[in-house]
Amino acid sequence: MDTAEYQHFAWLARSFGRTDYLPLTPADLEALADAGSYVDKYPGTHLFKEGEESNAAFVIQRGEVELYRSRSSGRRVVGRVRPGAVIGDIAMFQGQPYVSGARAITRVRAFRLERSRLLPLLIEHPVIAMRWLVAGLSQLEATQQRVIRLMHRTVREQVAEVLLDETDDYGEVHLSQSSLADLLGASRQSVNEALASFKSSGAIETGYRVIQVKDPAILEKVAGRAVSVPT
Amino acid sequence: MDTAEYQHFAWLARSFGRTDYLPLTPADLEALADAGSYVDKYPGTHLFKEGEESNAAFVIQRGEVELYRSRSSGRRVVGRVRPGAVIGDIAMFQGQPYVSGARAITRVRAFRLERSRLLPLLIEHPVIAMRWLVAGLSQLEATQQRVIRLMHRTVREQVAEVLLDETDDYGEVHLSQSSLADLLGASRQSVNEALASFKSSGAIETGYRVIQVKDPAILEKVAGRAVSVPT
DNA sequence: GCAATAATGTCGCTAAGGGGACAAACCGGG
DNA sequence: CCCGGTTTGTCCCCTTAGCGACATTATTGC
Repeated sequence: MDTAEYQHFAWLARSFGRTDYLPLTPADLEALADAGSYVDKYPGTHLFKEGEESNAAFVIQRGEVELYRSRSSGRRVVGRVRPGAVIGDIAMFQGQPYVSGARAITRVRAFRLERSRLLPLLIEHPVIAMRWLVAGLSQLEATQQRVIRLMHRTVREQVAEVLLDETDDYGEVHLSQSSLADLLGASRQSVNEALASFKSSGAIETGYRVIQVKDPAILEKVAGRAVSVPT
Repeated sequence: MDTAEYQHFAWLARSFGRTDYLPLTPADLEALADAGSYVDKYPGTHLFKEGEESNAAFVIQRGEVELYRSRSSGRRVVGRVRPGAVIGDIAMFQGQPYVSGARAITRVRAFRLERSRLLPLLIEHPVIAMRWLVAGLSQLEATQQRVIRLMHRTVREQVAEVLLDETDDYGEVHLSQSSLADLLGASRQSVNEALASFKSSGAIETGYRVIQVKDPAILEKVAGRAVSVPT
């Protein structure tokens, strides 16, 4: 049960942290300026901790933030977000505790939207509120699709899928194989086996805590994603 | 891939159709009265069809509605809703086509909220809009938790879980074993095996398209749900 | 540098479960 | 009341993947 629950939070955190989740425009932020203020965080300090009462959402302006979740076996990173990301908002709207913690990696500047001041302001700006909520809705729905896409597939397929999703701008995935396994709910050994097969087919290179994606096309094929085949 | 996609829709439809999803109070409806009107449907007629542009949400007032989804192998029922349920709203908010169709089983009276007239009205009633959207958010989140609770568990556990969730007021689950299997993404054979084991332990009785839950406690134990044990 | 720790790479065993095949029971329409 | 389609109940085979065990490398703290 703990594993499944952890995975849930992991997925939520990962998806909520995606930079493509941008419910707010600069104009919106200006309108909401009264609801919060900028905060600066030094590396290692928390924007919020998991389980804490969710009384604020954050829009990352600069720096990198790590989303983590504690477990019996210590802290586990479940995602990293960059400037532009909005975090903590869905928990805030639901009035639920934060599902994951957020910790600054580099120096971080973020705009902190206070729940108590934000909600009244959103009442005055219903359009923003609705766009925000609908964005959250779509985000959750997309996450759900992702989860269901991973269900009932071989570990090999799942690994290919996740590798494609987690690749950064430099074609690298910065996750240990056991983190990868945790994320999928698979065993480390099976993940390793899948990676070995990808490595031998030249799709990736493996290193210590790093995987370099050399040929995404191969992974896409394995993951069963629509490949545009020239006919 | 078709299977996974179908499963996704099935889960969405099931959760959205739940009667405990009641974002609107009678007072809200009164306020939104201008956005729609009552419609009466004869058995067999559609409130909306799947894939159709979602330009209205419905609040069921009387009668019973069946949510279904077509597939290569014909139509498949994914849920039934009773008076009080709100259907079609989340697709409407997202501006996506309906994920499932809704067909009247008995004579149905429903309040049809027109998207084009509803949205402006919601802008005037931001409190209602926000409650509605947050309800949708929570609903989706609950569905997601449910799906993730089912991941990486034995078919036996999954079946127990689903049986508990789908039991109606009379302690019966009106689903064929293959529907159950589809819902879980398991094979019909494995589901049947699980049911057989429950039957032999006296937890359930099986019939034609019907399963009677005799002893929920046994199922809860198998599903790994917290059982209140007297100490 | 040099442990101590963490991460990767492999092997073999075993259980869970998908899928084919087929019999038996059930139901609804003519 | 009977027939065709659907649903349930069982077998068996074979692949997938979890798990334990262990060797090998990489990293980090001292």
